[in-house]
Formats: sequence, structure tokens, C-alpha cells
Amino acid sequence: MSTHDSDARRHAFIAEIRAVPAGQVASYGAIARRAGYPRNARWVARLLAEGGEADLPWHRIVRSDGRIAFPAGSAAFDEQCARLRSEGVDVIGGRVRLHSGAGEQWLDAVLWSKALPDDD
DNA sequence: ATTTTGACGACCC
DNA sequence: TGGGTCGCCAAAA
Repeated sequence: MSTHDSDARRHAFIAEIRAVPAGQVASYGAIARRAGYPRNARWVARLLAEGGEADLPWHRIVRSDGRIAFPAGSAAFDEQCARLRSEGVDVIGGRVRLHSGAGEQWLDAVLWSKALPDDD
């Protein structure tokens, strides 16, 4: 693939990350899928690790099971928990509650007019 | 050219 | 839940 393509993909990822509203979280995989590149969760992670993008809400990205991706107790881990909590997100034991209730999911779909399947 | 490396994920006990 | 396995993908070695 050309550098042009990887660049387009990178921007697609960044756009999806920026699209996650404060107080909500999304998994690495969900970002990749929404950007149109399924199976590239690791790439989203790498992108965030590289940093370089200003004001990117990196703290709203967690693992598919809702857990913080950093080792518990690390500075980054604490920072992410703090940022999420400041947005009203419940972080318990290094894990956030991924709206799992069917009813709640349906409500979210209506309120945010988002697709149900890949919505965390 | 081949192997290793991750801020990952789906599955299976 | 919690732990282990195997698959993914592109960058770094």
C-alpha cells in the first residue's frame, strides 16, 4: 500500500476518535470498524501511542471488554481513569461500564441516532 | 526477507 | 469473571 493510503487511513481513525463524545468511550476495534478498516484495532492503538495529534481524546478509547489498556497503576493508567471520571464516566477496577443493557443500547441508538451493531 | 512487537480482539474453557 | 490461545496488521528490528 502506498504512503498515501496509510495516511488516509490514519486520518480516518483520527476523525473517528475525535467523534467520540465526552462522557462516552469506544473500543479500539470499534474505532477501526467505524473508520472502515475492520481488524485494525492494533493500528489504532499504535496511532495513539505515537501521539503527535493535538487535543485527541485518547482517554475515551478502551479495550473491547471495557478495560483500560495500560497496566494498572502506571501513570498513563491513572491519568486515563482521572480524565474519564472528570467526564462522568464510571471507572471501577480499571474498567468502564460499556452500556450493555439492551434497553439502554436501544435508547442510545435513538438519542444519538447511531447504528446498534458496532456501538460499544 | 524474516522475525518480533504491541494502548487489540474473538473464542474457549 | 478470569486466564490462556490464536489470529491480525503494519512498524521496527
